[in-house]
Amino acid sequence: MKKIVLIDGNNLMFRSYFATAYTGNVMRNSKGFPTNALYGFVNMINKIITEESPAYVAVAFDIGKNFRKQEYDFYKEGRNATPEDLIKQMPVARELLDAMGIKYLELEPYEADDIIGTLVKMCENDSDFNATIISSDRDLLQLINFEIDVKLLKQNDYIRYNEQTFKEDYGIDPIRIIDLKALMGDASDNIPGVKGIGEKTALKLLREYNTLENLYDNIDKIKGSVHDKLVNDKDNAFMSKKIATIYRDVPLNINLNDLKYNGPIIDKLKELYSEYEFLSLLKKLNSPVNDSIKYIEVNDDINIVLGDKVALYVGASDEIYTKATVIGATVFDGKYYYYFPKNEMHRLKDALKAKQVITYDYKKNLYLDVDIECQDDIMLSSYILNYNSKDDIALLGSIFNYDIKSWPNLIKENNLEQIINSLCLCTKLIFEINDTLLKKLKEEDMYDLYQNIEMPLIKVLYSMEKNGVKVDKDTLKRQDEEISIKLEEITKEIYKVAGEEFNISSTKQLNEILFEKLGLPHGKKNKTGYKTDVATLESLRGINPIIDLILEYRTLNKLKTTYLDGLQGYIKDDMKIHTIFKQTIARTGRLSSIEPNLQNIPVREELGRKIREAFIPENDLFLSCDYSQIELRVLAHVTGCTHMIETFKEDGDIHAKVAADINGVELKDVTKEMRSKAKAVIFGIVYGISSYGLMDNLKITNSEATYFINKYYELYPEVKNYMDNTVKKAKENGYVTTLFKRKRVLDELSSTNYMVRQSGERMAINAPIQGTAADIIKMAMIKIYDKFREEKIQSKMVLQVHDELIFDVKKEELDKVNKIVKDTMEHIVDLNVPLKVSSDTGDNWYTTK
DNA sequence: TTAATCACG
DNA sequence: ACGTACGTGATTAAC
Repeated sequence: MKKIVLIDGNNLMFRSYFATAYTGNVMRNSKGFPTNALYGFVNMINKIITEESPAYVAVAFDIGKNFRKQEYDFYKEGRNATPEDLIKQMPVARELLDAMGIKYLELEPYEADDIIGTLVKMCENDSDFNATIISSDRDLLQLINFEIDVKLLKQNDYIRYNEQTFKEDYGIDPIRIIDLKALMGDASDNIPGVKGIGEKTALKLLREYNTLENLYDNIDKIKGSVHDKLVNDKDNAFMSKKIATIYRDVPLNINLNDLKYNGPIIDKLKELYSEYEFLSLLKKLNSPVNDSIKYIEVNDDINIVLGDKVALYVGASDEIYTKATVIGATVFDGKYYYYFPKNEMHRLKDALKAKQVITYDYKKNLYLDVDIECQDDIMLSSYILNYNSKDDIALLGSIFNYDIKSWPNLIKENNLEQIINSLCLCTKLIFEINDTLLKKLKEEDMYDLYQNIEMPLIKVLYSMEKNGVKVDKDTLKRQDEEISIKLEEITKEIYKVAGEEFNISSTKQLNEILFEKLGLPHGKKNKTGYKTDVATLESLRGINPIIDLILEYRTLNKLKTTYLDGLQGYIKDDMKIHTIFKQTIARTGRLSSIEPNLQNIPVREELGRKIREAFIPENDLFLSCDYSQIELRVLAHVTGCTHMIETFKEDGDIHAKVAADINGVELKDVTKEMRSKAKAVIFGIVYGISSYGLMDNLKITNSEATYFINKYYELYPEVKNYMDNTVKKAKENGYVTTLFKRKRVLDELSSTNYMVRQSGERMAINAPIQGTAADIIKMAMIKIYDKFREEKIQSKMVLQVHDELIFDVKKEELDKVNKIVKDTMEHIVDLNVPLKVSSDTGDNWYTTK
């Protein structure tokens, strides 16, 4: 078999041009000639050659007029003109390809797609060849067959489709892409398709009727608005199909064997790299050292010698480590790289004994049973330092000019050498930037936060994740059955009221039904049409029975898909769910929870709350302890507001107190409505209020909202003062801090965009409050964890939900646990207001209120 | 990929 | 005149 790679040249040039041009600065050589697209293009081609190692390569280009445009003058209409700077670079791409020893093909009036289609046909007729097509254009997927696959480029990533994976994904044959385009159209090429039919509906139809022709032969079997849409746009559909079909008989007059790749013509390539000033490429060309890192693979015969300070990085089979296995690990001491294959991992412990180990995501290592004590973790230090690299080592690497490949890609490629190389590069990064990060932590006065809060928290979170929380699948299934029945009934009713069947989950289709067909009054618009969210629908209640039905559908469907169905997939063999608590995502310092998110299990509505019945203790009962109004207490503390402090000290009702003050009445005369409005005002303060926001939230007039806010400021001048000062200081410094010195950098504050700046100001007000509360509960968690160990308590902390901790408790330990937890939470810090914790127990999460 | 929606604090 | 509460994650549809 001869492997040929077919590259969509125009596509690559456009991609690399726009990848950098959006900033407004196009890279140029010293003569002012634009080079950004070319530089990206060459890098992409080099990458393709390395990754695919093809024996044959061809690059196809568009050139001159194209026959589709001649036939259909609207084709690709409305596209922005190709930028002058990109047009200039196009011929040079051809020169570069010549120098790289790669053939390119172009022929008027055909497009690159048609040339690739023709080459594919030639491969099909010559059993010696198999081909890989490379582009980001999904149109080319129609060319897939048993020996043709497509590497579909994405941002920093790609998907490889072959005949089988395509069918699995789409449920239709690859060639049916043309029927798909016929129905759904293509906005970027201005192909009309059938108006109102999107990918979802189109695929559903094609899975049933296979081709466009057969679909129209059976048009009478299709009901409702879909039928009408199809009938209305029949001509467009067939025309769209014609346009979308790649032409495979371009008179190329070449032989596949002419496309052999023989490597670059070095002198010619050097000349071009010099002219366009691709210095890094030139350097690589001049010193053809293979840039893979030299490492020592550990086995019986290897004597491991390491310095005192060592970086460790563990490779896992999946980014979600709760479903991953270890592939291997590398260590680097500044001098040597050692690679520990999976079956040699047991040697790590000895090798790293008494060493200062530095990691990236220590919690992942622990979860994967790589039980090596660690001194520093650069995922945490870089998070605290506001590098905003989330939990992505490749992203962190890019900030320090390390070209670390995205891990999911490496896993997909399944090339062990490349994987090891990347592991080595990760340890290099870890080793080389750790000291810099530590120095910065000290300079910015955050070393304490790092050393005494975030680092110790790792083991606490690890223990919670590893322990997991028990979930009863049967309870979920039972509830699922009940809700599914209701859902079906409601669906039928909705169809009846609407007079047709449609996809209720599609806001686009819902728009047509509600605001066109039924002519209901519409509210605000969003980018895709009129809004159909709860607030909008609530205001339409009573006008038409469909509104209540849709609201109920939404509620039930959410419960079913996200929770009842969704959660089941996460229950492991031990009958437990093991979420991952992300320590480096939230910009305020909060934790977040993924796969699944256990911090948003329904609680506010009774029906949803029932889902908590499925969460059951492994021991005897759950204990839930939550901070009562911790953010408001923090607000009282940081503002020094005497009224609020006084109320909290007396354990009074803060919302009622504010209501009484605003309305100028006695506490005993505060009505429910007064209290709830006051509560909204207080929350607004924490969020960095605007009168419009409060108006929207409370459904009151703007002047009422303004009145409330002003009244609040008048009564509590310290709060107003704090807010003004915080924003002022934030603008001076570029950041805000929590009580425990956690910084949030806010570039938004210096934005030239008014809206962005305003938003930045709200973040500046909110972050110290939300963040301080997060710091407090983190400290409490660490102390509770330590006390449990000291006192050999077997009950476990299992969940954290921002201001609440949940424990899976042995009944004989309940009193002791309750006391430790409550005491610790309430006294972990000494503010000028007391912290109050309320607790409850139950035999499942639902009964634990 | 992005937008809309909705679940939580 | 603008366009608006803070922080998250999962699912779905359609670009």
